[in-house]
Amino acid sequence: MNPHPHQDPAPPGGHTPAQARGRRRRAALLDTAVTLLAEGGFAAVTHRAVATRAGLPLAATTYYFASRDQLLAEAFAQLVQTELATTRAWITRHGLTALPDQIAAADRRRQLGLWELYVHAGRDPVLQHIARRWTDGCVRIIAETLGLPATDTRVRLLYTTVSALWLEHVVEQRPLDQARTLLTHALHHATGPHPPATGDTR
Amino acid sequence: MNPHPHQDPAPPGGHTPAQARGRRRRAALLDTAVTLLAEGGFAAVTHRAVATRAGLPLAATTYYFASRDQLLAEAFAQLVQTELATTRAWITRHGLTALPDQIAAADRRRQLGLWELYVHAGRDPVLQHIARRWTDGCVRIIAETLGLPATDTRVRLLYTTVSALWLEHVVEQRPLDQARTLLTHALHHATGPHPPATGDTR
DNA sequence: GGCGAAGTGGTACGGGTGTGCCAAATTTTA
DNA sequence: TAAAATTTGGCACACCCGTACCACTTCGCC
Repeated sequence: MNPHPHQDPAPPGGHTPAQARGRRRRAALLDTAVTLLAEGGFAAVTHRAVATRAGLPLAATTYYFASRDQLLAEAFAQLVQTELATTRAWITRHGLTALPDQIAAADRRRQLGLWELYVHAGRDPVLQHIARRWTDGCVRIIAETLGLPATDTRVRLLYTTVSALWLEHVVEQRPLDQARTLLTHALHHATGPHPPATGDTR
Repeated sequence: MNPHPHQDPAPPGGHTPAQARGRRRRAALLDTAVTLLAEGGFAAVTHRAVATRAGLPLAATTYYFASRDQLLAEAFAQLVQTELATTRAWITRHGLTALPDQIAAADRRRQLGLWELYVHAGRDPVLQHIARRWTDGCVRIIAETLGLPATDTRVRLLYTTVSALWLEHVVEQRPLDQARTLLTHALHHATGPHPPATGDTR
């Protein structure tokens, strides 16, 4: 049932609430953290801001999360998961060529927050692990769409193009026309008549 | 003489020192800012940290730079410029295929700082302008190396691969082997027998 | 020389931060 | 029901931040 085989087993630290209301509150805090991250970058994700926005007392954040870092890490994980799911859904509905439209339609600030945390993961082993999950997830989506193994060079190559164009658009806000063209070319290369990439069978 | 035609004409705000020592100090502050950025991300670039590290009084930072944002922006510009120059030098010496080696040899934290600011540029129009310069610079290097116009689809496509692999390596620290393979393939596509930029294969 | 501008550096203010503390309220268990 | 565990929320501490202020020194120039 669950399409996500490797979930966080149980993030340590902080209190894992045993009561229903507590679980709801914890989730609300996490959602709020993601929202704030999107709105103002991860500098905006402070205990106070999250608690206030969620309509909860300040101490709630320190109660459910061992530290700000942990809050951020879990928010990142959630963001990765939801974005992956959204993208997968869009692509299975509209195909890979429609990805620019998805990018255009998506909440830019949210993407920005995702990439912010992604880069930040380069300094934090915990976040790094989640960042890898993001990359792997994207690759897997492409692989499944193309019906190729995730290790196929063509898949990996296509992913780099998608990824770079995505980031570039989110950051630099250039017109999407060129991105569309490039993606089409890249797709053609990946699905085209070439059999050259032939896989690392591993 | 100057190989960089579009320099910052004169960053407004802050004092542009008229005396030699002042200019040296300003430059030292900027260098220190870049160093701190590399060491601890841009949250570590504070007035106090920069001043202390540079061996200057706190007020020096506010004297030479109108605000922290301006300091950060100029540090970003400098980082972009030096990294671009380094990369260009490396590639003209060793060729595009050696790029993974350059990436491996480069100061990872410095790259991390660059990408951090790059993503941050998505929220700040001033930085966004510099971010575009970074992308354009990379594309131009590739175009010159390949002897193609910077608008060529193959160039742009190759850039996306390079860029994504670069970021991925810096953030996720995966082994470089696969990146090397991918880059080789991408290069082959770009320089290969195809004339695909306009007319599609055969 | 002297004098105005440029540069210097010590200090202070107001504000926001993460987090620890602890008594009260609430829920679960016995 | 009573007792125990969990959850709550108000508060305060210590710290660091950006920046303004201002007496002081040094420099460029007439």
